[in-house]
Parts: sequence; structure tokens; C-alpha cells
Amino acid sequence: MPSMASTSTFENGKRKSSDALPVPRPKLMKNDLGGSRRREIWEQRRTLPIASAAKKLVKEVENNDTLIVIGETGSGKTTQLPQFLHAAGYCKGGSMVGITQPRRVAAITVATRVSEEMGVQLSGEVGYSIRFEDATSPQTRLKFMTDGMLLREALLDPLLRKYSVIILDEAHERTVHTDVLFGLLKGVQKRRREVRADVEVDGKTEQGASMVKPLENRTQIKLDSEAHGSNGSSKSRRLKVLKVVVMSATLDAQGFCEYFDGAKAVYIQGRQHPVQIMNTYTPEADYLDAALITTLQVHLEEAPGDILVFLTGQEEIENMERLLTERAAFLPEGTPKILIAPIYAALPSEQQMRVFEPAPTGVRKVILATNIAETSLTIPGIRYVIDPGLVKAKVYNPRIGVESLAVVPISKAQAAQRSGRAGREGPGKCFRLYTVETFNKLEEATVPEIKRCNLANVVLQLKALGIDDVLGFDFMDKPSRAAIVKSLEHLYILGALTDEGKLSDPLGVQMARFPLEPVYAKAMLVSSSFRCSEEMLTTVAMLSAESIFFTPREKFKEANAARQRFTSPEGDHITLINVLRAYTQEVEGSQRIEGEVNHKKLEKKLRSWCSSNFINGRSLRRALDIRRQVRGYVEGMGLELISCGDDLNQFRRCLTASFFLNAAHKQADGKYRALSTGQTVAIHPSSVLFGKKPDCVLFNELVRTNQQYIRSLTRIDSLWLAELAPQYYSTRDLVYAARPLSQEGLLKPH
DNA sequence: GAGCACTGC
Repeated sequence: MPSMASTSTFENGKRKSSDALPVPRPKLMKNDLGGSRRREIWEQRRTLPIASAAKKLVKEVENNDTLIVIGETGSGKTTQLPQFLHAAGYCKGGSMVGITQPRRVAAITVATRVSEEMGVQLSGEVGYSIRFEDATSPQTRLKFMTDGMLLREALLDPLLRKYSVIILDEAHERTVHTDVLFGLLKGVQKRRREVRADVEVDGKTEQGASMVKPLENRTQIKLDSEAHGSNGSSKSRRLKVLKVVVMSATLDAQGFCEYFDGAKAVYIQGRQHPVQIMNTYTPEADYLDAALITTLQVHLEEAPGDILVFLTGQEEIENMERLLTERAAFLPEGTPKILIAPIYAALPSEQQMRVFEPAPTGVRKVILATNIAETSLTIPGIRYVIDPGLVKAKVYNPRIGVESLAVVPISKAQAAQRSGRAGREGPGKCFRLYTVETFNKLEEATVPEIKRCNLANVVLQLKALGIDDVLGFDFMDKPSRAAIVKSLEHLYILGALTDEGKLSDPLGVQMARFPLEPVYAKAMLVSSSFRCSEEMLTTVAMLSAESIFFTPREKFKEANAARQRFTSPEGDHITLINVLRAYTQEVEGSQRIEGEVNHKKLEKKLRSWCSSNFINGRSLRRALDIRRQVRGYVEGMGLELISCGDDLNQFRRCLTASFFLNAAHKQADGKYRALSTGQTVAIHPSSVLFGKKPDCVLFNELVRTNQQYIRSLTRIDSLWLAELAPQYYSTRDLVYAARPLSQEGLLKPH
């Protein structure tokens, strides 16, 4: 690895005496990309807004254990700060700088860019780690990862000893994972200080280290402090305080500063072009019609440049595409043509790529997008943004545990993010289809996800991290008490928590290890005693992947016919198992017969098999990935993987023992009643049991649209509930009644 | 006879 050593040029003495960016002049290396490319990169780095602040930033990190960095779009904070810290010695002695991102793609692209800038190989000194993919090595010093991945690491190493600095990037997005990391890292900082203080007080060298178990890390900790023991007494020879840098793109830093005990905030200017904002004078009665008219108006009156229209969902995008095509046909003669490119997450990736293709000369591209274009991907060429000010967002009702999607107004921060999309390459314009008064009434920021989701997973992870008092956890925005209590109860019923509210061992401990919804993790663990763990493995993978079946509206009948060959009269779970069994036999099986597995060929076969069977290829691939990963965990725990073969009754009984909380019973009037909440529910038309009127079913999802629907069902014998979940159901009454639970122990951990 | 914003382990 010759390239590794060359980066040590960052650590030379020159840096200290100069205000300039600590970027070494381009140097030729083996496997070099070519001198001109290196010079180009160097030139780009030098002119970034953050470059002039390099020295100051490093000093701020040195002087503050927690630092808030507000960096506007285009400031270069994400790629540069990690390199500055590397150059300043924060990676010496085996320490790492960890940088979290909310999205997988971002972790990969940023790591790739930084490795290129540093002239090192990816997965060498610079690496990334995301689910299903670890591109790091023992040499890795700058580690980019998804926020969820760092959370997983904390389970194995609660003090995060490998890290000298953690940078939480895109903190303003407030993902559940980032929010949990906030509280967690505060705790780690405190505990790492305590470990140090211990040493300083009694001076006995081994005392502090005994809190930090594994032997091999002791040397590393020592090396840490030798590397940069700038602050603190000479006696502090143990774990360095963890430096935390919170990076955000929104200007409002106050919330972060307050939460991090008055942490200092620094601002870095961005490099955005001006965007002219236009609002309507009166509220629009029909925002879709307004969006349509505005799009055509911009096309007729404005200079060249592509248009980005934000819409709420697939259906709306499809409608708009149709309307726009119709109206475009009646444009005055000589008007340039338009090219419509829709994009939303569920769109097959080949069609997604169309938004990135430049329109032919003289043609204007109109992109119809969901909020996928707000942050997740950047489309080049956009000069005009049309923003109706609405978004489809998940709403969660903790009382009854129901999720639904609703169209709601965006926040001011989201409005700014949307308009910013017009100023990436040059001055732009944003047309907001709402009045200034309406804008002023919008919320400043979107309600953090942690306040609007099911917390079962979060609570389980916190318990696994040794945080027993979840209600007292230092959340930046605390979820409602009701939501926390609900998930504590849920975990207790699943057996993950003891009567005292502690994580049960081994059940709770094992459940927390799985990258699955707690109820799926439980099902996985229960399944080996029912001798159907292969089938449950497939089930939890397929359920985690969601929407395996692909039903385009125009081919509704064909899709339903294709599904027939997988359909099981027992329900959706076994139907999903049939899909995977068929795939394995018809695609992977035939590959093996032909000899060595050729991945390209397999991929091609998967695609054609999926399209002829109306299966969503992306979802199936994801299910296969999850299946492989979960299989690894199951085997790692020493659990046996057994198939029940054709004895699927055994499997249905296992589903009952696992998903007993979600049982529904047919009433005299033919409607269904969810047993644990008493709600009236209906079988979702996407289920294979729709119209079959089974007496008793289990379900995995409860969604509210026009009415309350249950999805992913299996028919069961109602007597199994009392037999397999006696702790929850009693047989005394004709109608099964859920038993009340005592909450005392759960809420006040001993 | 219905509808699935977007991420993540």
C-alpha cells in the first residue's frame, strides 16, 4: 500500500506555521490519477469557502469538546473538515474520525471523494461502512458511515474508544438515528471524562483502565494521549475526551447549542447562487392546477433552464404528467418542446435515471418529483423550482399503534431547501404556490421523526446500550410519554424486558442484536423451537422489504394472474415464502446447475424472472440481502436453521406465537375486530385473503386510509391464541380479551 | 375492490 505513507505529508511541520489550508501540493504517487487531475482537485479544494477557515476550525475543535458547525450548501464542510482533523493529528495512534450521514449513497460518495482528494485507496485510510457493505480496513482512519451504523457500533463498544472525533453531518435532518446519537454521545463524553478523571485523582494507572475492558485497547488509549494530549494535565494518560462535531445546514443553531450545554457554534459561508422567491398573492384553491399553469408559464416566459416541480406522490405525478402532455400539445407554434421526467422512490431505477439525462438542445426538461429531490438526490440543470408547499408525511398514533400517510404543509426549512435547488449552478427562481402570509405561518422546522414514529426499536436499542431509564433519557426532543410507555409495554409483552424493565437475557439481548423490528426479531428467535426457522427467516426478510408484488394499474389483470401461481389459501406469509422458494429454485438453482455463479448473469436472470412474474426486483433483492444478513446473525448466535418443509401448519402456529398481538376476529356482521385494541378493521384488498372471509387472522400492518386496513395476513385457528399466547389471551369469554398489564416495574426501573 | 412521502439497521 504505497499510497498510505504519502498522506503522512499532512503531518509535517509546515502546517503549524501557516494560515493556509493544510493541503499538500499535489504529489505524484503510484496509481496516480495523473498530475492534472490532482492539480484540479487541489485547486478546487483551495477555493472552497471552508478553506480559509481551516486553521480556525481545527483550533475550535481543540478548544471545544462539542462544536456546532453551521455550513451552508456548497461550503465543503463534509469533505474538508475530516481532512483538516486528520492533518491536525486526530488520527494518530490508531484513532479514527467517524463521520455519519443519514443516507447510504452519501456515505459512499463522500468517502470516495475524500479518498480521491487525499490520494489514497478507498477502504484504505479512508473508508465507509453501511448496511450490507463494509469498505473499511484496519488502516481506516476517516470512516464515513450511516448514522444507524454508528449506533450499531455503540452496542459493541459503548465508549466508542476507537474514535477521537465523531462528526454528525446533516444533523438538521433529525433522523431517529441522529437524535439517539445526540444523547448517546453526550453520555459517552461524560463517561470518557470520568474514566480520565479517575486516573487523575488516584494516580493508579490501572484503575481507570479497568473500566475499559479489552486488553488490546489499553495500548491504543495510551497512544491516543501521546498523539495529542494538548489539554488536560500530564497525568491524564487514559481515554481522551470524545470530540463531537454537529454539522447542520440550517442557520438556526440555537437548539443545538442549548441542547449541547451551550456549545459554541461557528458559521461557514456557502456557495449558493441567488434564488429569487415568488409567492402568490392569493391562496390557490387547486394547487395541482396552479402547478400546471405555473409550469407552462415559466416555460413560455422564462429563459432556458430546467424546471423542478415538487408533488406529493406517485399518483399525483402520474396525473400531472398526463395533464402536462395534453396541454403542451396546444402551446403556440414555435414554442420549444418540453421533456417530462417523473421521479419518485418506487420508480424502477432504469426510469429514475432519465431525470439525469440532459434534454436535447432547445428542449426544456420538466422534472416531476416527490421530496426525493429535496435532499436525497441532486439533479443538474435546474433553474426553476415550483413548490406547492405540501408533502406527504407519516403520522403515527401511539395510542392505537396505527400509522398513516397524510398530506401536510412543509416547514420553512423545507421551503428553503426546495428553493435552494434552483441555485446550484447559477441564479434561479422559485415559485411558491402559496402566499407570504401562509409561509409566515409555517413551522420553522419539520417535527423530528422521533416524535412521530413507533419507538419499539429505539427503546430496545437504548435498553441494549444499558440505558434503563428511557423516560429520563436526554432526548433533544422528547417523544411523548405515551409513545415511550406504549413501546415499553410492547417490548415487555414480547418478553424483551423483565418485570423490572431491564433487558431480558438472553431473549431481549438477542432481539436487540437483530437488525429487524422487535416483533420480527422475536419471531425469528421463537421459530427454532417450532422447527421452521428457514421459513421465518424468509418471512421476516420479505416483510422487512415491503411491496414484493408489483401491480401496475394498466396491467392489473395480468399481475393478479401472475400472483396466482404463488398464492397460498392460508394467506400472505406463505404466499411470500412461495415466491422466494420459486425464485431460489428457478433462478439461483438453475444458475448452480450451469456451474460457477456468474453475478452479472444472475442479475439479468433475476430481472427477467421478476418482470415476468410481476415481482418488484428492487424489493426482492433487498429481501435477499436482509435474509443473508439475518441468517448470519442467527448462525452467529449458534441457533439452528431448520425448515418445516411442507408442514406449514407448524409455521402458522409459530406465527401465532410471535404475532399474537396482531390478531383479528370475524364478527357476526362480517367485519373484523382487532383483539388487542378492539378496533374495527378490514382486510386490505392487496391481501390474498381479501374476500375469503376467514374466521381468525394474524396481521403485520395496520394502515389507515379511507378505513382501517390490515395487511399481510395469515389464517389461523382461534384456539391457538390461548394455547400459544396464554400470557395474553384467556379463554374464559367467548370473545378473546387481552389481559391488562401492570406498568409499575416498566416505568421505574430498579 | 385499494393505494404505498422518504430514510435506516
